[in-house]
Amino acid sequence: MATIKDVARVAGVSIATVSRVVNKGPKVGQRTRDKVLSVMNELGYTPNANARALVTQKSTTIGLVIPDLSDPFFAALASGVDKIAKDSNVQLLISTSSMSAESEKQAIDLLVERRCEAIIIHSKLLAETTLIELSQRIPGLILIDRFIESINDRCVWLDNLEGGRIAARHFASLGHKQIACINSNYSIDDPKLRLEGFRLALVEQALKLENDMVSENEPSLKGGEIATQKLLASGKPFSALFAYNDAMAIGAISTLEDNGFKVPQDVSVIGFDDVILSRYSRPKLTTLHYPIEEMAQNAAKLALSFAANEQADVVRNYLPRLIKRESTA
Amino acid sequence: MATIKDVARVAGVSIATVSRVVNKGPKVGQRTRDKVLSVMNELGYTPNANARALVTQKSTTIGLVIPDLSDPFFAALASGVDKIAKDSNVQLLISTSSMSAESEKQAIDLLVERRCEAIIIHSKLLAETTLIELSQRIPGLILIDRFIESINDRCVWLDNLEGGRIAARHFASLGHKQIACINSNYSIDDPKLRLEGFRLALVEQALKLENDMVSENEPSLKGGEIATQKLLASGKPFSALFAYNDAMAIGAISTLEDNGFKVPQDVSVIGFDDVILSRYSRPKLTTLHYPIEEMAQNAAKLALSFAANEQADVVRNYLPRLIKRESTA
DNA sequence: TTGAAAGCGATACCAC
DNA sequence: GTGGTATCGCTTTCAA
Repeated sequence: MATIKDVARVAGVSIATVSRVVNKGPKVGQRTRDKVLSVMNELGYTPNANARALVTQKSTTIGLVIPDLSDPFFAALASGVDKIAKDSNVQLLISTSSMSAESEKQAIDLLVERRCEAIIIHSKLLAETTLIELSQRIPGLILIDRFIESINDRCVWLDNLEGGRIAARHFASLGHKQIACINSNYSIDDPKLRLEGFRLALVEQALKLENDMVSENEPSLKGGEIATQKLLASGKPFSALFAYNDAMAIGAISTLEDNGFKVPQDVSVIGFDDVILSRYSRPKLTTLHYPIEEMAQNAAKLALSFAANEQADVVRNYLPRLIKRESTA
Repeated sequence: MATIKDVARVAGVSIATVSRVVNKGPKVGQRTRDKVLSVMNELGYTPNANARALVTQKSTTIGLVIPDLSDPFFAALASGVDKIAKDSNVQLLISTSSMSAESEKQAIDLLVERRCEAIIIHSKLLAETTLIELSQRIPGLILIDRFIESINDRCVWLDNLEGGRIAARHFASLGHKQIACINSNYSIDDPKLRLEGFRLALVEQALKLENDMVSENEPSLKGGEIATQKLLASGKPFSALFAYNDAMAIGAISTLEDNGFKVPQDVSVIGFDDVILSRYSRPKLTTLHYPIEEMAQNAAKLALSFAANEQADVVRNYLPRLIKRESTA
């Protein structure tokens, strides 16, 4: 692959001059510029970004750590970061981290080795202390979907508790009395918070969620189906079901209808996240909108500006919003 | 950020030695090794991948060009590449390209600048000549979802024509006579090929697709709805509908049911791609499985081995497979 | 307007 | 075992 030296030699100029025309630097004679340009073209010269990164001390890359690219939620997150990356002319580097703390740490390290100036991290498993320490070492580090008080200025997060509350109030306003919930069985904060908010607001409405009306399982379509089957098997009737996420909600609807319950006539179902699936399901899913793409954009903006030692003025904390579609009545 | 020099100075050894311990090189005394390790840790030293890439002439990165990260189909593609990248200890760089030839070219150039040894490209718009030339310059370049005869060894593709055929035969075997199709209106090969295969196999079964029974629109949920409305508005009855992709198929089902047609009792619908959506829809979608994740994995393996000047023995051409679910009868 | 040369942070070859 | 040093491809003063 042709280097700047090759171009310089063939064009009969110094590498400094070639560098100037590559970087559209000023003060290059029209004739020299044309000559260099034509040689560059002839040789198929492409500047080496690694060499450039080394000398300029900036990699013009933004790194992203997420668990899984194929999950629509994370795909939306990545897409948000990508949009800002494009706008800012930086390359997107993705590091996926299977579900473990070490794996998350390793994914981050890879991005640090590349010297990404900005790094967005979706980490549910890394210890707070590790994250705090990391954020001190790396100015452009931003946490998404996680709130750590002492570094809250480096976080972009959603109020999960309030999400649970909104769901509860919606059911209450619809007059439901017999209420159930299918939750994620992962040991992270989100399921706990959503359930807690749900419970809290139910109490305010003089309603309550019986303990055996909560069924936990994997936060997937299948998990939603199984959790719902268990609920049904318990024999206790319910007319309102709050699901941890859209996938579980759609699994629930599937199981409910297979068992002769109509949604929403017999049972109302609320999902969470408002991923693309919720608009493709039938009935279309009532759910809590998680503005992940917008949040990711802001996280990226924030990361980039922190990296540049600037002040970005973006919203960092978000509230989920109820999207009423067809699965509740 | 601490460099190898800092570590060497503090540890009282040469940078060569530090380099040896970083790279687990042989012949380093236990005492020196421990000393260096502890200093590295103390200083929070992380090797600079850019510098390393410069001297070793290998970036240990794999680049991917796709139009859009948020589309489930491309998310699955990216996920496949990511898996191989992880296995091979290379970083994934993603360049998205909005729908234009220049934009695709630009996305590729960015990856070339980074000196990605392997590059997977999903390009529908770049001219064949450009792609051929590019593949000559870059040994690790692989095309996915595109077939170019003269560089077929660098392509991983699906037989779209056969996909159309399979759909037609399925309808024929079910005894359908009145057949319709909603197709993508993008000017790329895929819609043409799928329709052509569909027509061809229909003819073999002594069936035919009337010209006014083909409705084109955007390959999206909305596009599927609109295309189906137009079909319905024409007044001609049909009992079988072949959709360009799953999103259009689900849009079609939605419109059909809103107009009082039951799926599959009144109308059978076949989708294409078998993206995650198809399992979440109700009725679950009968569709043609597009093994994009596996294809992406093979493309990545192929790209990496071409980059290393080796021979990878992987499947490059795929046939779609009919997945019978609930939307056809 | 152009060129010479000093690095950026690492690797790897050659001595000792 | 360990150290010295040329080198990767480029940017950026400093001179001319």
